[in-house]
Amino acid sequence: MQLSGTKEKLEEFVRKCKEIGLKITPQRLAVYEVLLKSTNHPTVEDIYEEVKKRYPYVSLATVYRTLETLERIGLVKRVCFWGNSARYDANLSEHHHLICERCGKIEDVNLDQEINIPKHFHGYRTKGYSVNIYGYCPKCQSST
Amino acid sequence: MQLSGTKEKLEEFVRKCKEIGLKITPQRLAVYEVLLKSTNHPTVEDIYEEVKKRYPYVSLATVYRTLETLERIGLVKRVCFWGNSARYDANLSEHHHLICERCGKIEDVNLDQEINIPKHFHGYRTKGYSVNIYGYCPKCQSST
DNA sequence: TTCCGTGCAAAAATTTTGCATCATC
DNA sequence: GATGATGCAAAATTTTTGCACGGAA
Repeated sequence: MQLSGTKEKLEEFVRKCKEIGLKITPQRLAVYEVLLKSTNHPTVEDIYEEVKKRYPYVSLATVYRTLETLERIGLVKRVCFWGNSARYDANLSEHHHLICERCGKIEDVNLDQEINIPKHFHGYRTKGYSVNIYGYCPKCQSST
Repeated sequence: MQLSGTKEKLEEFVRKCKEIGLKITPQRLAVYEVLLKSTNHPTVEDIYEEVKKRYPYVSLATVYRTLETLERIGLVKRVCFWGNSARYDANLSEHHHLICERCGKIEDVNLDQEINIPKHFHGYRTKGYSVNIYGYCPKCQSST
């Protein structure tokens, strides 16, 4: 259950772009839509391949630039757990990650337990936290 | 306070290498020593520069290969929070990270609170977890 | 002496940038 | 029409690999 669906998120995207003075281009919409639909923290290459299905002439550089823009305006997050390439996530609600140490598969999870982080901690002004749980996914457990 | 000092860690390294049949080379020792001394999760390039001070002819490729080896035998961990390059950590005790979202500074921290993760969770066999706390470091708070 | 590990250089993979053209506003 | 975004290609950065030589066991 989500607080808002894809349609609402896209409307928010359009509103935010207008507010800041960014143009709404098909490529930007496509990149954001791909991220909204995906649940597996895709790499830039993954997103590029997916966007290309609809816009065959899209450039990888545009995908990079668009993701940078989306991150800057706070609609997606860059995450990096495993491997050499950046991954992106449009799920902004506070959530946690279950990571397979063997194959790199990442799943979003919720925890019923919470940690209380002071607003000021070791001199830092804190904004949030996320828990990474490491282990082996079902597939990697069997294929020893 | 650590469970064992640098000397003990190096002895463990030597023991582990002999056990597996890996040769103990000056380069391997140097890379591991650099990581043991550092507290700031250095990049491969950082480690390379540090090792080069003692072994000017060391190759970057060797540093990459050594880090891979050290990770494989479980003496260091590859971490990846920010930016495009991998970082390494020789601190294997369960600990957490305080990350500056602006400059990428990472600090190790301990938390007095704990989270209980079941051994089996969403089909995964879990091995441990780590908490990433995001915010702004002291320096980045002032330089707005 | 036997291999494994290293250095070097080339290749591969990932990300960024410059610039002319195009499309949104 | 103005300006910002895109596509293409080149460059920069990061990581991996092949191969001959040298050094640890």
